[in-house]
Amino acid sequence: MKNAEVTIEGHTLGECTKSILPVRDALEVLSGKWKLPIIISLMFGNKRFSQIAREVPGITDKMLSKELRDLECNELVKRTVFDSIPVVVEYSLTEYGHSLKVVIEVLREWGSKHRERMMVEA
Amino acid sequence: MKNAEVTIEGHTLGECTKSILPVRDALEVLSGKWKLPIIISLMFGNKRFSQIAREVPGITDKMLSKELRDLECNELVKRTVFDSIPVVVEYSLTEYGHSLKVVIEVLREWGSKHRERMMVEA
DNA sequence: TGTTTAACTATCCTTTTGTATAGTACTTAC
DNA sequence: GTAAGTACTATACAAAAGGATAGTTAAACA
Repeated sequence: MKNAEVTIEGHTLGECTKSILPVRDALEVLSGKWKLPIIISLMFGNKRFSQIAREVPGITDKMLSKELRDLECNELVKRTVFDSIPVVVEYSLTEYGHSLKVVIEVLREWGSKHRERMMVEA
Repeated sequence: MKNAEVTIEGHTLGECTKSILPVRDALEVLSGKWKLPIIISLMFGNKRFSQIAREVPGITDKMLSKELRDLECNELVKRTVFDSIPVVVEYSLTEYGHSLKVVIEVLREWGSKHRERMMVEA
């Protein structure tokens, strides 16, 4: 299986195209304005719905609840309901979610430099 | 200026929120389905429009031309017109564009592992 | 003469993403 | 009793992203 050719719709793919595919897979899970910010906020510790809402600037309740559901589906986030009164729901990163740490660190560094660059130009 | 407080709309921000901001800056430039794939294809060498179109699976001409313009605006990509007959247009990564190499490598690695994980589950 | 290549632009349409606003059910604090 | 907090869902809508298809200009190839 080692030298099997990667194909899409019957076409053999070049080096370049092949190297794009895994990045596309990553982008699919992390796509959109909110997923990484939510994950970052959970890297600082387990949180409840409204805590996340406060810490991720600009997010609405609707987006937050939708994105949390997506992240749960992809097993990056775990949802735990405590049946205390009133009900408390806690969100936490799974181990798999924590594996995004490197990705986030690299993006943060690039983003910082990018922001600096923009400031200088303006 | 070292200990200046970071604020948004007059609010002082917590640790967590502050650490989200640079990532958001990065996401803004790289957002969408196509920008990173295009950049990757240019990391393999300078290319012309239709070459990129062939190497990035699934992209339409419209998306490609729009995204190239965006990337040019952000100084990640350079557009060079050779006034030969017929006109040839070449796209290349700027030095700044090459600074995304690390980001892409990390995403590619995470994406590969993610794909494997999905395969096993299914 | 018709087809292909190159580098696009234009139009129309659907889907996704995001915003605004309101409402629910229950509880504690003032 | 009224307000505020908790964890949402519901509705309606606007904007952005993406897709499908076709058209342009001009040369080269068969």
